[in-house]
Amino acid sequence: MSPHRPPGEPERPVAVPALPDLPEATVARLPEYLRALHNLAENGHETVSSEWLATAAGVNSAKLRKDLSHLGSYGTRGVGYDVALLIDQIEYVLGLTQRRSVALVGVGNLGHALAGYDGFATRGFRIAALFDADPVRVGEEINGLVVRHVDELSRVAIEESIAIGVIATPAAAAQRVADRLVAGGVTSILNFAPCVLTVPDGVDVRKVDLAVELQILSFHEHRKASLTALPAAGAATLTPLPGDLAATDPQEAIGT
Amino acid sequence: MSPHRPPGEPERPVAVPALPDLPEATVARLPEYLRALHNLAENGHETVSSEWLATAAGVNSAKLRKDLSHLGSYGTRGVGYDVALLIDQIEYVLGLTQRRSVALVGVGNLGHALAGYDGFATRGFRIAALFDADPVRVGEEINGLVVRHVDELSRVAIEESIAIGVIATPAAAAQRVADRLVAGGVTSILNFAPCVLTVPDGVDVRKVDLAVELQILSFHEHRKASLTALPAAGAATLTPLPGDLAATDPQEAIGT
DNA sequence: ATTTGTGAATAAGTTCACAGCC
DNA sequence: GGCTGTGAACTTATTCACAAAT
Repeated sequence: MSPHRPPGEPERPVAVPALPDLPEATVARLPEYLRALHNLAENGHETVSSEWLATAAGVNSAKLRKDLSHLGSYGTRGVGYDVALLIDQIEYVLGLTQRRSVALVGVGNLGHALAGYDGFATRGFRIAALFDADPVRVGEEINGLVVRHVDELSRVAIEESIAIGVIATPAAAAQRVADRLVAGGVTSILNFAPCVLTVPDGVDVRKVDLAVELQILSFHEHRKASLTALPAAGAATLTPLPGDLAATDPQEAIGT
Repeated sequence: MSPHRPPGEPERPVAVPALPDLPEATVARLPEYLRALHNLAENGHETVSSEWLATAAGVNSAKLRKDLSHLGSYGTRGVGYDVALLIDQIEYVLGLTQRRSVALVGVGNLGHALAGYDGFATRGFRIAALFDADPVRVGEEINGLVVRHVDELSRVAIEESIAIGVIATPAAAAQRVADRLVAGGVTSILNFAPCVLTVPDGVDVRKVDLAVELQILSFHEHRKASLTALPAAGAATLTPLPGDLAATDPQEAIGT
């Protein structure tokens, strides 16, 4: 949309808004497209069709085209998309042209793993500081970073201009940590603690809860089981749901 | 809507299906409600209003009521919901009345952390087996479980009737692992590897990609920054987007 | 001949607002 | 008076299907 100005309206000097405000669903898929594009680029592809890219990203091509159309028009009809150009474009929109600093709070089981996860570094982020409340952990060095006490969080967040805070503490501590991040000027939080955070307007929180993911899968397992149990049609004379907690297949059976 | 048969068609003896097929969006929120309910129960609450529970789960009350209405009618007008009853109901629907066995594949950085994560155990799951392809890791004991070689995966999955497979391997290995899980009868997969998996119909895959979460947050950071930079109205005479890669606020600035 | 970009149609999800029950 | 359950209104997201472009 910028370098290749659309030939239709060439004179208009009115600018495109700095960032088209994309549908959330689209934003959530762009990183996946980006990953697929990087794979293609590594394999030497210079262009790619919506069909191909869609398959690589696990969506259908109509959705992909609609998503990309929100960014502007970077494809060539009859040919496809220029891989390198599209990478630049998506990285720009996602704000990845700047490496953002991340503070990781809670260096327990999960936090330790996150601190060592190289996927962050390779995809545009820099873990800039580690924190923990446990004095035993403070001072420990992980991946070249020394764990600091969480009391320093707000101050350091400002000093290091932290863009994103990652909370990997127990649920009980998470809200206090969030408050300190906010006090330190952080406006984006990724929360691994199984609890709801309250934050001021303008602060974005995303939550990842590993047990929740399993529970969602569990639902589908349960459903698949109940479907294969009732062979097909009528499914009559069944009024399940607890109190009786009827189980409907061998794997499911508990007390039938 | 299940026990209270709709007054329109009262005679039909056709039974309600064992599991109401809930909207996906609802399914994804039930675990959150469940967590909030357990908190309430621990604090001695016996009933709860939709308003309260909604707040605790971080949604609005209309959404909560609509979600719960899909399960049936377990509230009492003028009073609220019976906490214990609702817990039972949600756990039943999610299939958590049965403890499901999980196989975790890939005992590296992240896998190690997952193997030690007690949130799985406390929320209805049992890690039943660990696998890795690296001979050095095979045999290692983690949390009372010995790491087995991934070649044994299919066989063990059948023997232990694994319900859910968790993939925490590098991307390059993930598809092969998925194939083995499927061969072992596993129909639900949680994928932490940054890649798209191809699986047969009837197999559910959920993906968690930590870098993707950060990238989504990055987009919102970028947007917030560009908004505060353009004070308000016209925003004219700005033609950003790359090649010039114009940055629009101090934090964003790279070369302006 | 292909393949994008997009209006129009459909589906899914959310919110409103209030009737109905306690 | 208070609170649930739910149609109806609205918003967001997905899919279809084809005109426009190369």
